[in-house]
Amino acid sequence: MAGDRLGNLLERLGSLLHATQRGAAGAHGLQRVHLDVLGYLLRCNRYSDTPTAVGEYLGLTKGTVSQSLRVLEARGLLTREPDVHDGRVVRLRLTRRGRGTATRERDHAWERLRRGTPAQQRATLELGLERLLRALQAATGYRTFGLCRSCRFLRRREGGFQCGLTGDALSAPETGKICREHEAA
Amino acid sequence: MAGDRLGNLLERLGSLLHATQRGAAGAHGLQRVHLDVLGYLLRCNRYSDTPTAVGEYLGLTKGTVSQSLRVLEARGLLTREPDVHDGRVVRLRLTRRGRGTATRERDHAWERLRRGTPAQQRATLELGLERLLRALQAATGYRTFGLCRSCRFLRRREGGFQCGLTGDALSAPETGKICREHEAA
DNA sequence: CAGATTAGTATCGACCCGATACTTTTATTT
DNA sequence: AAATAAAAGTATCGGGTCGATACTAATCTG
Repeated sequence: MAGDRLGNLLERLGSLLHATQRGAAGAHGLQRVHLDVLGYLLRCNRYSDTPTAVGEYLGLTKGTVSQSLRVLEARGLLTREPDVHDGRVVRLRLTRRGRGTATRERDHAWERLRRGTPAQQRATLELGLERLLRALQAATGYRTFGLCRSCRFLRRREGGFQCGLTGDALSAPETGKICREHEAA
Repeated sequence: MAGDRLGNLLERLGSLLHATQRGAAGAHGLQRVHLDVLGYLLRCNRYSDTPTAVGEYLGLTKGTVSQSLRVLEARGLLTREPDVHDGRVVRLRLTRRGRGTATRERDHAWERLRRGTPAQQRATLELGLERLLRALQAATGYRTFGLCRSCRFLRRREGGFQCGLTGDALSAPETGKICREHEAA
């Protein structure tokens, strides 16, 4: 009885955020998904700034992503450059304008949420949501897209960090970004 | 620093659920929104089974709702009948088939979530989400769409309940449904 | 070196969604 | 009581999403 309360809450919250985001995007003459893409690029590390990663993160197909990227490029919000090492791969980079709108919208969204949750309750809520998210990701087989910092491949080195998968050196701020290759510790 | 963690979690969870629902709907040859509509009609009371209410609940415009309802009616999942007392309003009713698919999908969705959250943690998570939802609804001015049971208009009567707004008698199970006119106590 | 895999684009069709215009019914005002 | 406003829906159009399919090009595997 009423066992689907969690589901209803999430659905309801989803609809509400959905509508709000649609409004915010519309003010820029953009689509909701476009802001999602910009937000992702703002938070992802250098291994994860490709069309495929965007699609996996947002749950879209390659075709859909390709189309949306074309729009964003046409509006001067990001650039597409072929990767140096792998000719198949495209690297996405936010332009100054793109970074600006992404940052601004992120802050607005965050402000809306901050007003909705007292600080002491927020921590527990975040913990619960994180657990739920991990469990769902495990169940569906999707990538976790966690922060580099929490990855089992991360190694500490003198004066910094290192990715155990690629061998690259990593700066401290970079370990706070989203990585496509992330695997929970 | 990392103050937008809650926002990121919700966004991420949203994308994941979004993709999952899209898959579930696709299996029925339907759109994600269509299942949302069926789910709402399964849970709403008799004051809230109209196109306008659906739109407010899901954050869609009248036009979009009207179109989606046409699809659902054409597939025999619901019926549209003019209201007896007010010639402008249309009453939506799930058909047997509609009720069937709605119930089935609701159970599947719930099952997916249940596997993701241990029972003792679920209660706190639900509480936190509920608070967040109410705060956001208050901030955006949207209707709360709470359960009749928690409404300030509800009155207890000998052998049942009564809605203080319409004066109608209410059965016990009916007080567990969503009401468009709901106002928190 | 021949397949198999991977990253991405192109195109098509169904559909969403907002905007606008419209109809019909009910409320409100004068 | 008549005139006006407001509310509930529908119809239609256009831009855009999204999945499916087909395709190209680059890289990996054997």
